[in-house]
Amino acid sequence: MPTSRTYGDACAIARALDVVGERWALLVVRELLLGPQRFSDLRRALPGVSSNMLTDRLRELESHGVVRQRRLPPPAASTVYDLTASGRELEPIVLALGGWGLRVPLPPAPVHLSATSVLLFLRGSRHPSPQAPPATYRFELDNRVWTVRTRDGQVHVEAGEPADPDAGLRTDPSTLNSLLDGSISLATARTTGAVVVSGDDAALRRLLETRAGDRRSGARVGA
Amino acid sequence: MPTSRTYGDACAIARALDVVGERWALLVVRELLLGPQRFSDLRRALPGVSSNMLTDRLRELESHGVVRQRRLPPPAASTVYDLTASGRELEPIVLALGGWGLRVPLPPAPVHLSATSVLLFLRGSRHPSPQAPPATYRFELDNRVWTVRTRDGQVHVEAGEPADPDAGLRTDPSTLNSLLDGSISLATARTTGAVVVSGDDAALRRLLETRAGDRRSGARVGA
DNA sequence: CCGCATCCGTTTCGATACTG
DNA sequence: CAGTATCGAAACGGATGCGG
Repeated sequence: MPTSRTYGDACAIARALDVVGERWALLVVRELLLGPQRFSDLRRALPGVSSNMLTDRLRELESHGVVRQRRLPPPAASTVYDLTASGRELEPIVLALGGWGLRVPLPPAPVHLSATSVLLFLRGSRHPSPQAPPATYRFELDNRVWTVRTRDGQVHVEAGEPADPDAGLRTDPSTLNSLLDGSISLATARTTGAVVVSGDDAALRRLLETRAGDRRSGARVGA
Repeated sequence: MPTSRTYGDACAIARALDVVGERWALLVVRELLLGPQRFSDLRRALPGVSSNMLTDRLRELESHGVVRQRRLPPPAASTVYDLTASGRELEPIVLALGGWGLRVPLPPAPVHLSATSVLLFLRGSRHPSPQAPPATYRFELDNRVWTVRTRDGQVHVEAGEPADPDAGLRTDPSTLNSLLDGSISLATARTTGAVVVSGDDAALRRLLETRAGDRRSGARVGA
């Protein structure tokens, strides 16, 4: 049963927390920032959440207009959750929380890392040269496919199959994070089989190995 | 006993929530945004929190370097809590949450409103003319005193007795909120005794009754 | 009063099992 | 795959007590 306790506080900050302050709520929002996900995708991305809790949170966020459940047309025959316009307006807040959280040490093992987290990190940490030619990448992580586009010095990430990728990469979130923070090289990761690469290798290296304005390598993850 | 559960997620967003995601934590931060408060001040500001919970949260925030306990020198002989530098960096996030929370309807009665909440609203919603002469105000709310200064089109609020106030106002947070959102006039509130005013009345009206462009607000009560 | 600590009933959370 | 059902553990909330 979805919880509905309130702070009983008229302050808008408290009212926001009445909606997104419950456990897991903002992490569900994080997972949906790059596109719709299915129930089971969310479970894989948030292994700590139990199924009934995830159900409760989704219902609660839905009832508050943050998340919306959509049933896809017959060929897919599946239901996905995605953010409403209101939910998308939480994005700067969630990302700012991530910026603040960089200073917080990693929790003790076992530690998980979702594809969305690393891709948000990718999007926020890469600053390709504005003169560089646009490129499109196909990323496969946790059995899901993302489209990554670089253009005008910006990186864009969204869920789904790219139309005409220049290069492709299949790996796990943790390895991708290591590539992004420079603790392993693309070449090394290929030889160990941790990543599988296809297409324009140089373009991939431009995306992954350009750590302009990289402050400190290490545990910088997810924002 | 202070709680210490973690999301077990390497993402910086999750790590931030490991620290400030527990119930009441961000509201404690909100209360400290305008200056140090004592344990009992916090209890008055957050009537829903039980004493042991407040103790736990303060200890937890302290151990994570967000809040610091300070013991005041003998004349005061009291201990106060205030934000560390790290804690103060949560301010834009907390205020942004407030901006988002404006759309969330008020919870069912009984609804409380803290002095800090309204003063954050005051600070965020007033935009005095940059040409207007600087003014200093003494606000007394919930038996605490704040200094409010307007200067160069900005409003500054901090805890404590002002040095040389132009005007003073004593009322309760809820009435001040009504003054700020225009649902009652200063004149009316004076006749009912809901506010007590002293000093330069015109300066007070300039501060309270100038609702030009009151958009960005951290703690606006709304509706 | 202030700053807690302790006790205790209630709610929420988390894990596992199970169903359409 | 997308959830329910159930149950023990933990967190929360209220009341009371206790030393400054």
